[in-house]
Amino acid sequence: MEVSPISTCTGFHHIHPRATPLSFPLTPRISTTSSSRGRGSRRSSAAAATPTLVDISCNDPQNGCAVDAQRRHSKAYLARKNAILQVQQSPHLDSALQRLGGVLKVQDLNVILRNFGQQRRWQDLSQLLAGGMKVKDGYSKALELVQELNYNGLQMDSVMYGTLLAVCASNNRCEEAQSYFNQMKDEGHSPNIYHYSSLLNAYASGGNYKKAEELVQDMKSSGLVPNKVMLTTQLKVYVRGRLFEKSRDLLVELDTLGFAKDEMPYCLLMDGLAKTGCIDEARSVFNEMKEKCVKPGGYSYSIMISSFCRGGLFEEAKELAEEFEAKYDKYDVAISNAILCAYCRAGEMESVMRTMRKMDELAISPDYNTFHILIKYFCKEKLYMLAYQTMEDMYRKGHQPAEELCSSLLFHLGKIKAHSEAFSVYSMLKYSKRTMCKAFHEKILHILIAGKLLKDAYVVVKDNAKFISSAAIKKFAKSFVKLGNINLINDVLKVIHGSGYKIDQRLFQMAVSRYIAQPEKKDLLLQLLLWMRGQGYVVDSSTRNLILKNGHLFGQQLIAEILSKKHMRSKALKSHWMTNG
DNA sequence: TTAGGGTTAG
Repeated sequence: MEVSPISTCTGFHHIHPRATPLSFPLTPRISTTSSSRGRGSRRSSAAAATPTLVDISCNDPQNGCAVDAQRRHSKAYLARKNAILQVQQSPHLDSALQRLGGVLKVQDLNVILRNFGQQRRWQDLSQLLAGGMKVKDGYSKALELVQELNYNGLQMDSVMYGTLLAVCASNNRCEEAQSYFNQMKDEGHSPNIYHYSSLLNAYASGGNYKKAEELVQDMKSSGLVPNKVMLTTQLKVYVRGRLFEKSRDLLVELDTLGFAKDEMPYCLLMDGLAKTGCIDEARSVFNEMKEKCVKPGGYSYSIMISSFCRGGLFEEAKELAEEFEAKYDKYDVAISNAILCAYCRAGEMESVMRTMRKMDELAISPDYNTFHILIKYFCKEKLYMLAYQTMEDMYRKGHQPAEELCSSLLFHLGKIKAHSEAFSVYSMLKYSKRTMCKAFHEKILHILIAGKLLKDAYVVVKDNAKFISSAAIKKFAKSFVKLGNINLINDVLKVIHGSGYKIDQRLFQMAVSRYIAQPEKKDLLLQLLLWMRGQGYVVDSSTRNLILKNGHLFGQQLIAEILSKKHMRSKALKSHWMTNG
């Protein structure tokens, strides 16, 4: 595998002093064997890459201007601004509203609604609207909303309903949208074209074309004429409902009305067709669009490239990616991902690296998909360390890698003896919010034992003993007692005993041998002997002889007493225990 | 101040 293209990117983000440099693992450390770096050094490089709050605030030349601007506003205005911020940031929205509702005007609530909608804080939004009610129960929630707003002396206005309907639609909350729409009408607001298209958009997610058609009729009879957005949204309804004949007819209608001059309606249809497996039909819509001199852009290419990738047509995907690159110069993260995916699937390493550099130059931040595509690709090319570095970068940027990806990478890292990197992947999954399959713990345990990372192995066993087979526990115990940190041997024995595993005489004898080899740890041996006896373990004769033979190392009297069942509570033993235990 | 489109997935 030729890896030099990656090395040429080394230190790219040091050359470009941008605010958010793309830190792909474009490093010269590429190797298919284990890196010699310890985990500590990786952490410090991560820390160096993350700017601190101090860095940011000290470099903010606009701070002063903001303060001046604030001074020019009235007190009431500032109070409202402040109230908006407080409501947005409050973890208890209903109480914040109760406290601040008197200050807020209708337009302020709109600001808050939009903000939550943009951030997809659906839970917050429904809490804001329903005073903490469950997200379900759309209709009663609408009633709660009225109560909540009335309580705060506020009433929904037409624009607010517009925002709210749009939020419902983009969150697939069809029932809620309908309910708010009705409520709005009940309150005497007549719906305008914005309300109708939002509700129509809400119907699209369920492909509910019957209701959609009724709504369009309803709108027409109220005297409104469907415009480009309305008809395009209706096309979306048909596409989502897989009514492709109706979709085509509507596209013709849009075209006749002069509403199909941009690629959007074509994109809707192509995407729907491709996702239903009709890739040939999608391709012909794409070509038809080009023939009609509709200017294609990132969306249509991204749909087609991704569809080809999904359908296994990697060469065609690659060709389309190249065509896009040759003809267009507008990139964003979605088209970049589609292009990356095409090159990855076609195995075009040079092009993958070129695309990564281009993203870097254009300051396009990689997102979850970018990382996912790249890690999968690097794994496929057996560039496991590069895949690992990419995953680390992904994690640092706040994305949680999927379990299957972690599992596969962890397995390969183990194979190439990158033990600590494998453990790092395990930890990323463990500390993310994702679920972890139970077998994962045992997998990493074997890798850690192979890499003699016994302290980490101990932590894994301690936290997950119930998910680990007794054979693996036994293997761990043997390795640890033989090679692990002597100060932890007793703890390890206690943990594996606690997990239901019986400590056999061989293991016990191994522990005793470790203590004999290091007589300064005699207290640990004494504690072990006491603990074992407390748990009902019997010292067999060979171990007993071994201890007695080396009794001078530990204090003959103590040893004799511990090994003697009759003097369990002797004075000497007690005082020893008090001072050293 | 309110409306429509694209990306992972052996």
